[in-house]
Amino acid sequence: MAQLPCDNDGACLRCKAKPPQEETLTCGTCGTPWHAACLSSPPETLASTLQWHCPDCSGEIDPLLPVSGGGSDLVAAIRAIEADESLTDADKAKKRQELLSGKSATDEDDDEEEGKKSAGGLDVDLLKALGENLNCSFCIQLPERPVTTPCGHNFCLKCFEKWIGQGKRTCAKCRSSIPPKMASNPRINSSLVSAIRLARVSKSAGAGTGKVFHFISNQDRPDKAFTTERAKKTGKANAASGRIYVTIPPDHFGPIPAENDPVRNQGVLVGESWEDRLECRQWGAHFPHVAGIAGQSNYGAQSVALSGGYEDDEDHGEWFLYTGSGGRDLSGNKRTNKDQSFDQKFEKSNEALRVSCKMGYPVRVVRSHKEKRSAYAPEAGVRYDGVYRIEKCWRKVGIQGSFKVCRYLFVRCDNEPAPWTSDEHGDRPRPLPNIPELKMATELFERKESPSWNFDEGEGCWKWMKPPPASLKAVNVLDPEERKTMKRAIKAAHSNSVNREVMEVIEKLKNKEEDKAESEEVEDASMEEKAESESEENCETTEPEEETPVVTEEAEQPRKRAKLDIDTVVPATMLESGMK
DNA sequence: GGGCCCGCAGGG
DNA sequence: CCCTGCGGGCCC
Repeated sequence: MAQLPCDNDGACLRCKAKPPQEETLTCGTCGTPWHAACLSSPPETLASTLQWHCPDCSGEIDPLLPVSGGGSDLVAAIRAIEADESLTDADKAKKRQELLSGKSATDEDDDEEEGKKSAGGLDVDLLKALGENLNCSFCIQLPERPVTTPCGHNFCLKCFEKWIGQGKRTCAKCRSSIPPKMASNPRINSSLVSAIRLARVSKSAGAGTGKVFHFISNQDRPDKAFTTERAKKTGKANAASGRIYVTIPPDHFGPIPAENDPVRNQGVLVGESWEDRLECRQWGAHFPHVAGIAGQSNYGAQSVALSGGYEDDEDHGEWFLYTGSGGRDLSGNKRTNKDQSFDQKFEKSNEALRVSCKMGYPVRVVRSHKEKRSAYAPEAGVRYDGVYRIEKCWRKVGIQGSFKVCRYLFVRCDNEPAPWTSDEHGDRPRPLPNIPELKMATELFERKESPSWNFDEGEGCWKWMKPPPASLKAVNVLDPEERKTMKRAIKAAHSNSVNREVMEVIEKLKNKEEDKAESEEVEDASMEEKAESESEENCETTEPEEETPVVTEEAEQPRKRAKLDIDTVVPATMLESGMK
């Protein structure tokens, strides 16, 4: 039988009676009153009633651990490294990387050693060194099935063919002419494929940082959110997302660093804002375009959106109280019900937040206070407000009535100044209200103690010291067979002419590849000095059905083109082009 | 200004 | 496959 607290009027939700004061217990955590007689295990001593925690709050959080990281052994091992005082920070980082790459590089005979070496960080710089020169000018990402023009510029095969399909015969980057032979029969630059892959795999082995994630079919999407013909009404109400510009995986925790921002190479900065949730999604700050919590119940939560739409929320800028999702009746077509009509539970995304609380993961926060614009969200649109940690989570009866909601205390923990701390918004410092959970958090702050964050005295800020778990779905991990193909191609590439940048990479990689040679035909790719002009063209979208034979094809399965009829797409950015 | 309906995307 | 979700424009 479920145990229930008292409602707002003090009546026990189980026996319906209003218990006398001596039979009422107040939870030391959430402050909710309970009827002692209706508890399955009431406290036995008077002393224990003083420090009593209700069934909702005292319930042990399951020892949930990230599923892909290898479980508690791995975490224990990492903790051991962190605790080892004989190691410098750099040593620790190195050891963590070794640990993680050793886990992910499973049984790979002679490749194992190399895998660990490349995890050391050298290769991470290689791709970076190549810079944007490698990127496809259309989709601004590393090319998929790259083709290289005689002038030395690289494009995705798909993007290139679309370009050609529009009758263009000049390089989209430098306007040099494209030979008819290449236009009619573009060939994959397989040595470039290899170089990109190897660089990616090296990056992905770098435990948590520098991972690059490519959204499937991303290059087919337009710059902005778009609607299809099937969407009866116009505007973004029924829009699908536009292209994702950043290369973090969807389950990436914490800030979005520059290396995952191939477009601007600056990362997503605190205070950046976007027109709406769809645009915010394109920059990776918060992926769901309706839901407020991005997270997985067995893994953690990556981000939350504050819109001011929940009565129970309190936004104080540096900290805020957040209400979980659910508990509202959204059945039928009425999707705007703001009244709680049943209890929220720690499941799904609410559970994801609880995992992040327990593990101490950083949570990105975006604000978009539409209804009640506040000092903390003064502008229209959606703003990225940096990284918070969840100091505490609990359940309590919501202010609306007798239904329980999940609540979370978020506390700002990065050291970048938030917009509201500037003079412009001059609303800090302000007296903090006297609520128990905040008191606890501020005390922890003052004592510089936190369950899962460390206070960095040197920099004077809180830092999240635990390494993030490996990504759930990194699509950029190669299987052993692919890897061998790649090695062969690299050998072969040795005798072919490729971009100068690519040559450099291969040169460096070559030093590590001492095993047997095995020649292989490589598609031709020519090189020339590179020109500097910029193209403003976008990646036009038409439906290509080509499946050109390719030497080494990416293992990604093209995701079902979910009900998305590209031919009927009408993004604003495309109206000028020759779309039918 | 609120109700309503539409849509996509993601979790499970 | 089903369900849910701190969007968003339009219609009344």
